[in-house]
Amino acid sequence: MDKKTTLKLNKEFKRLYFKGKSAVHPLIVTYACKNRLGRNRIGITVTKKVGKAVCRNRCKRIIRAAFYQVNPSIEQGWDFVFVARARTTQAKSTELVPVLKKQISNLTSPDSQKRDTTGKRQQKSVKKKDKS
RNA sequence: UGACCAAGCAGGAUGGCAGCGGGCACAGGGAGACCUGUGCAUGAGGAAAGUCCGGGCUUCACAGGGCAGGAUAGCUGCUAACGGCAGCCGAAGGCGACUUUAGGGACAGUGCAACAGAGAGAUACCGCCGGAAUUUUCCGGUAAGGGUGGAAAGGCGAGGUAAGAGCUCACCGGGGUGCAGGAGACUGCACUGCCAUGUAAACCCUAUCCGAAGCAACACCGUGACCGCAGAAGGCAGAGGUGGCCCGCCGCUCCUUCGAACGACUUUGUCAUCGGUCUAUGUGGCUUGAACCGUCGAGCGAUCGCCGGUCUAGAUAGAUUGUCAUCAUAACAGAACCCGGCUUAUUUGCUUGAUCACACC
RNA sequence: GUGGGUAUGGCCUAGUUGGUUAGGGCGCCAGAUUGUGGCUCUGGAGGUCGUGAGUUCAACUCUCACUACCCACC
Repeated sequence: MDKKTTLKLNKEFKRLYFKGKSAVHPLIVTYACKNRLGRNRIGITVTKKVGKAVCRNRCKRIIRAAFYQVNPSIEQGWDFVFVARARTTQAKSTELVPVLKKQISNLTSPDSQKRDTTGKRQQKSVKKKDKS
């Protein structure tokens, strides 16, 4: 993996949690948001709820492997954060590929973006700004 | 054949496709830092875990003294060191192979032992015996019997006695002294003779050991911010350092005296240099080490020595995978400065050596 | 990486120089009171004191190991 294509800072993760759109599946939760770099960046979150260190590492590997299969066939210029869930440990990356494809295509299509910008999410983000 | 005891090993394998980490070589691009591609070999564990001990390494402190505080606890050895390991001693358990064991000191001192019980470290409640009185009772002797309790002036038998008592004796147990053996813990024998319980994982005493903090240490490059402008002598007012505290010691600031004086522009500030403090980011630290493998030798063993060979992860959101097939079915589980232990988690298979029981020869 | 703390009925807690009744409040159940309900009063049930060993005559308390949760510092 390229170092430039990963999200590392807590600030960047928070940006996605507050501003980005989300899609939920029993295996994985995806957040997505546009960036202006012209390439895709990903961040992976695995909490201690999932298991011990071995399980958490396995989750990261599976998600990364699935993303590399999906990456060439999708639109560039997006940030993604993937959150592993308890069942991700038992899954195989081939099971994860169709899930990711569906979620990403839903999130990156322009229709959903319009819907979201007019929704509650924007109000929330405004409130956060006021507080800060 | 079955049961049981001890020690040890293995810790998925093979192939196809796609892919990751750092290293080396080559090629291309670039002023350079570096980037891209190809090839080669290589890339997590027995516990990597818990962080319970010990050490290396680094920095701070290193004129000295005292007081606290912590750790360990049979003996001898091994080790860089240890609270670890080996062998032995004692104690406990097992028919046995063998296993377990925080195992110094309670005549240095202090404390505690609820309830029950007459009495808990000092005692006569009932009982027994003797005497006085002879209705009750009183005085003395007595720890054999009763009851209480975890624990009641060693246990048990015999002699002895008014009744009893280590009062005397045999056996067992404990203490002391002497002799013998052993490197020592200790063991054996002889004599003496029963000396007031338990608790030190209560305070404590004795012996030995311990400076503190940690790779986010620390060093370098260097960004930004702030502070400062020569020195000498004395005073010892203030705040520090000596990483627990105190004494003592050592600087710094401050005050007094002496004395000197501003690089540039300007005019009482700004900038630059130099020095100091803190700090973003990056690089090093980072893997050749009390290393691993093998032969031989010393030792009961832990372990040590000689010789030969090998180089065997070094990441920085953290690399060993995904998937397919076959076999096996397999758990616990992922290095982050590095070693030696301990503890805990863990499945299956195998090997070796012993013990007991049964059967057969 | 280093250091520290907590665990007690369903919930919040007290208790520890070791001593045998583990206490209290809220909640729960039953009864009384009321025409009924609440409030109030009376009574009751409910505890492997986080788990496992050890020291002791005796452990919620002392020691060791483990589990879960929480906190602090760099």
